[in-house]
Amino acid sequence: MPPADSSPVPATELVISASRALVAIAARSLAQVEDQVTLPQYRALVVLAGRGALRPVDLADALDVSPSTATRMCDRLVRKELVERVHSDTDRREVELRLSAEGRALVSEVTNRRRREVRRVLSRMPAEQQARLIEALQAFNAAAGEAPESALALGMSL
Amino acid sequence: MPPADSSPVPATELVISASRALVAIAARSLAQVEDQVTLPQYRALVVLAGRGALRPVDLADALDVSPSTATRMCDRLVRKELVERVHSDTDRREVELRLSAEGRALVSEVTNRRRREVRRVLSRMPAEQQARLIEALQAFNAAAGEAPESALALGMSL
DNA sequence: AACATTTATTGCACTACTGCAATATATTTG
DNA sequence: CAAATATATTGCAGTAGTGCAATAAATGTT
Repeated sequence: MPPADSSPVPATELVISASRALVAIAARSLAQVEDQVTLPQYRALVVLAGRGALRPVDLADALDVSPSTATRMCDRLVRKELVERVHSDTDRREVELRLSAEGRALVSEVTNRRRREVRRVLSRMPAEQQARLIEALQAFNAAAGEAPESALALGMSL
Repeated sequence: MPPADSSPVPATELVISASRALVAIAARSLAQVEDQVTLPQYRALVVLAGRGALRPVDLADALDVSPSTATRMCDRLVRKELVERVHSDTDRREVELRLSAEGRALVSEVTNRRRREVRRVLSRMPAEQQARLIEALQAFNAAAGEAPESALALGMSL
């Protein structure tokens, strides 16, 4: 059975191929810290880096796990000194989970490496193709951005 | 401190942004089966789909885990009827781990959904930009392809 | 003030992944 | 054939993630 689809197939394959390359870069960037944190733990760090300090219940919500799971994941991150627990003074029930300097550094490390690798690939492209890529990616990102945003699941991690 | 780098920064950011979108698509595609298999299990299925039937020791090698881990992961996959164990007749020590029809279907399901989502994004792009993207991605993939290939770690999964 | 709600945590139970060491079997090598 | 090697598996032990239920404490509501 042929694809039987409207849009040109080769483009899809090219994007899938690029996607593999980009996922590989993300995975490599992540690999450097995988002896320090697990993937779920890294996800938590990314959420805290992106949204700032959160209460356990909100972190749980962001990660789509139960509060008890979030609490215990953070136990481990606190033990590793990547996250700090700060008791709220306005509401003494609440706890603020915030990245420590080390936690922030860990996330930056991964992010920086990812950027570095992307730059490295870009630098191997002819300038003309780079220009084309920039313009095309603007359209691509716009098109992708309109897609349903429920990508939190694993996407946040990478 | 400014980036202080040679290549144009905006391009890097655009690629990172596209990368996030693509990883999100991959994650969403994976999400649909995450109640059937764990991420490590899915990795195993992908390896078997890509390389054909393997012995436990070779699967372990591909996944970078110990043979005992591979054996036991496959115990679970066999229990789920996604993988079959076939005893070799040439060497009675060996076992062939092969995808069952269901296992193959599961991997296809994820792959197809990924393609479908990529097509969907592409279909939202103006034809002109699509053409540009095709050309630019050929160069990008070539540039990325020359990068060091140690991407197996997590990359295989997505 | 009494009751309800929110929040975090802990107890409990379970599954999965992980590797090392031991074991059983089969094949290869000397 | 005997010793070495290869292969798969199982026993054991530990870590992590997971959620439900119970608990404790604080705040909000009536």
